[in-house]
Amino acid sequence: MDEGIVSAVNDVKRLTDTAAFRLGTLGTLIADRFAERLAVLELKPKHAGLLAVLDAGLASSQLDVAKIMRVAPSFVVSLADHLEGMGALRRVRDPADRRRQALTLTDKGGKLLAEATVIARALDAEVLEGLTPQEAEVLGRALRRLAVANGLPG
Amino acid sequence: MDEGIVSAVNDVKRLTDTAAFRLGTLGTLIADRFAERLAVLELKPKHAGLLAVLDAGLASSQLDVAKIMRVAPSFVVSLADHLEGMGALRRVRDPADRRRQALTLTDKGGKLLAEATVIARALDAEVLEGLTPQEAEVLGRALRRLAVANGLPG
DNA sequence: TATTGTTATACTCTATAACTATA
DNA sequence: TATAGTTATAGAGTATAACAATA
Repeated sequence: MDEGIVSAVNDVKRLTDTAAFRLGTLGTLIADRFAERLAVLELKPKHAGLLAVLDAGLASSQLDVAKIMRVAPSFVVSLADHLEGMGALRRVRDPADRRRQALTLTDKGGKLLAEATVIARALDAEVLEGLTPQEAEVLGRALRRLAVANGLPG
Repeated sequence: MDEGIVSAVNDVKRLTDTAAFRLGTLGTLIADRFAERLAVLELKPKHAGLLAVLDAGLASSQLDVAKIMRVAPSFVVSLADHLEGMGALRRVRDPADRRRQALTLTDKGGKLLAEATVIARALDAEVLEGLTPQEAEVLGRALRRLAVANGLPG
């Protein structure tokens, strides 16, 4: 009976042991570090995310981008304004429907995305340092599955 | 030579494939969902985090809590104000150093933490649904290691 | 003089609502 | 009238700076 109690207690995850809590705290921590380093490129994480969406060809109209990124359309406007100001993307009116702006990556935008990716990979190396290569791989796969299962771009 | 190129290309993770980017996006997504559900308890995730810190005995003075939670001391004041108002914790002046407030969990605070934990575990079940039990376990271990390695409470 | 907690204030990120141009 | 994008405004979450009490 004591064993039963002990193992029952051990089964019960404390709040801080749940994936929900840990993904939240860890996500914030890593995102903050990523944001700091991205600053040298004059980008915020969401700018980099938008560049990645365009590069992957997942969307071109601002409304589609907003849906994929799960942010408000008005926020896409300010992200695109900033990137357009840097020469990282162009807004091209769709001749067939002149309400639509097609966002297209420029060479500069492609280079910025590549640099942001280098930064993210360097951060990965530091963050994942304590894991074995196998663990890192399983983690990577699990995160991708979670992303897809939860409606984020894979 | 082609093989070399192919494998080199396959080695290169796109931005959205990095752990840094995915932990950030996934963390935000899960944290938002957790926050929504926690609202029935009139708590925000940081309130739950503070309860967990007290429950684990990791800190009692507000300054120590701030350090552990990596938030500004002034923010701990408002978190503690809210929790004290709900009867979830008490502020007790340290007689040995009357500048210090020892934050102590009440029964109500313990119950709230337990309820928050139930919510987090339910969310885990949904979020981890697509993973095999083994993957979920490895993910849990990896996340704990990452948390510890990056200075968060284990 | 240094430290703990508090208050006052301000900043960042992002959403909602109102508006314009086009359909 | 409905939709894509934009502008104006507002709110949540959190930090910084100034301050009070105590050491």
